[in-house]
Amino acid sequence: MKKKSIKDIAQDLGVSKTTVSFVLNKKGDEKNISKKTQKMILDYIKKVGYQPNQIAKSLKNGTTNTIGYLVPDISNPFYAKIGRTIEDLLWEKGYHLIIGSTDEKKEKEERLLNMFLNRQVDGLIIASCFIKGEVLKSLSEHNFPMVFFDREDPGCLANYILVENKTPMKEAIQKTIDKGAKKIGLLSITPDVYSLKLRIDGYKQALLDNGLEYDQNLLRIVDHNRIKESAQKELKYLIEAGVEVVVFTNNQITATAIWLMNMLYPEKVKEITFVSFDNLDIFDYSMPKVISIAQPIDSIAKQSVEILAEVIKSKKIKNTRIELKPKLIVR
Amino acid sequence: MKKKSIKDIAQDLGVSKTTVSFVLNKKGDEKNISKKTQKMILDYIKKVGYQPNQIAKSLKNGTTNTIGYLVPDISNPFYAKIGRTIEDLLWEKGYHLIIGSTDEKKEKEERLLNMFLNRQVDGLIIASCFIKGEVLKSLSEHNFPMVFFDREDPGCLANYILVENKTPMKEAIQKTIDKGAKKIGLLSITPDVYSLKLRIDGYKQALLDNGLEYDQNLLRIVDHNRIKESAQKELKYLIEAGVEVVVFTNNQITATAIWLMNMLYPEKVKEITFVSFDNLDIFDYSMPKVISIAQPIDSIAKQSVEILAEVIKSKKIKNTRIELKPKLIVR
DNA sequence: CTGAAAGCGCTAACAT
DNA sequence: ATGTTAGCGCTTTCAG
Repeated sequence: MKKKSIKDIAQDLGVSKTTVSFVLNKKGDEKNISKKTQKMILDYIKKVGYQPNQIAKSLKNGTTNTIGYLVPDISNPFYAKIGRTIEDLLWEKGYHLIIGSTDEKKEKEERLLNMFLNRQVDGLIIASCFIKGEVLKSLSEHNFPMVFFDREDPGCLANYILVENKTPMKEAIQKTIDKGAKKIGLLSITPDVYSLKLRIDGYKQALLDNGLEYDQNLLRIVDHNRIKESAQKELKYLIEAGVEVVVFTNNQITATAIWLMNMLYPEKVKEITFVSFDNLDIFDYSMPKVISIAQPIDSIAKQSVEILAEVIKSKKIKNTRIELKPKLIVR
Repeated sequence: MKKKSIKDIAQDLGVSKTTVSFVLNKKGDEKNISKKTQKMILDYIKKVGYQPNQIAKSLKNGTTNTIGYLVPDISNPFYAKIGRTIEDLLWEKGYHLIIGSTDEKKEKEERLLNMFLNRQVDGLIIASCFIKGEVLKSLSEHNFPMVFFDREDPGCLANYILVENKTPMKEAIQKTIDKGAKKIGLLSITPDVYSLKLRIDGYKQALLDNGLEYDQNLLRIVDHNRIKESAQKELKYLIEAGVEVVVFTNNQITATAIWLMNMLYPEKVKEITFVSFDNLDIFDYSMPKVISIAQPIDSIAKQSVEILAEVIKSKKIKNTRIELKPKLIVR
């Protein structure tokens, strides 16, 4: 009882492979296959539980109905949620997902990218640090269907699904200044990513707009290879410097800092306010209070899928840049 | 500058496809290809950036180096973390992951399973509700390489990577009883999953061991299709019934309940203790206090990959049942 | 209305 | 030491 192929079916039924293939692909009527033959084939298919070999199909068609999803870390809730939503949306269009986590490492990213390409994925959805890397650049030049989200390189023309960074960050911080904050620190992971730079710009702008001095020492960078230890050190610096507000450039670092505050400075959690780019459910009740900038996860996923599908379908060059508005959540 | 195939390479270089194929597969020496030819081919390969077409390879070899990862929801941190770890471990062995989220829906699960099979995955790593479903059963009978984790059906022989359920749950609850708790409620999602049943058994056992009455009304079931609303209703019931402790059977429901407590009953968060199967970082500082049972994520991932690789390699029937010990975290 | 046959890119047994 | 060729399972043109 090994797996039947089209050939087996045809033989068993005494018809040709062609006929079976046509019926399977619902081209029976179009190709004038008699109702009787069609029914016979369909019944037999069902009976033996025939499943077409997609690999063979792919080889023939040159299309795999597979999309690569390349992100820094699929276990980061932001990427996991978006991945999940994309999975569902793509499923409706007949695609499914291969995933890859890069850990923000250039060589891992290139290796995964090559793996995806060897696997003949039909398209890519990417949140990458290295948009300028060789592989991506060459893909871009060859007009391979891709959409980037979360991060951009303004030097590269491509399809981007982004959210506004600078202004929302500025406005979120403004809320704390309105309440009297004067000493505001910032914690970010290594900002070799343009979006993070913009978020930091928003921070600087907020200070500037309010005539507050920008103190470079209050802008602390956390090593993303050892987040916990590094964040602990940098947070300590800020606390001891007496900041009233700490600003974070993404959810991962905020979550870590909340944990650290509660573990190490429980007596201070009521005095300090956090501002976080990215939102998490726990911010609704965790201490310190968090003013957060919630990215529109569903829209990001939806737009990414939409644009990608469009590009794949049209085979045309397209450089869309969509900038979505995040939502400010004041707590 | 379209993509080169082996054929193109062979033509360009004036050798045969075979020679190129052998060199590519590092069989050059074994097959007595002259060093000179080998070098020539390798140099050319590098120059034109040749990438083998894995689809063609797969069709030929009947193996795709792809593993399907089937879970209820890839955006659940538990499955996301395990997925991430599995991704890394499999990568080392030359495999990569296709993902599918079932939403605990039987038909979605079967559709995804069929998709995986059409795609000729070499194996499956599954956390499923429907181990007894048609497709899985037939796969099992045909000895398809699979390993199940997180959930089991004791009626089905298969490879299982599990954690102890009953005893740890009992012991966790015992801690609260030791501190004087008398009225203990439980909140669970629909427990059509055997592991959840065992966790509930642990709850009952804890009561029994301590001569506490088992009140069926304090065992509340949450509809997993609308967790938030349903949990709110059931939690309210327990609170109003005056429980001192609430037990949860998985992280998702605990996280929701913590959120609800903080939103709706902030004045009560200090009086109540939670017991949670599954751990989350936030439990370290969130209120109510949570005594949690932490599943050994890394071991689960590692064992799953190990067993799967073994089964794929050996082509032998194997029914391993590994039961890992979770870690009790008292807070 | 149905069938034969070519070919997608790759591997490997079998020539030479 | 290297080339010829069949074939993996499928689609699709062209011929009956």
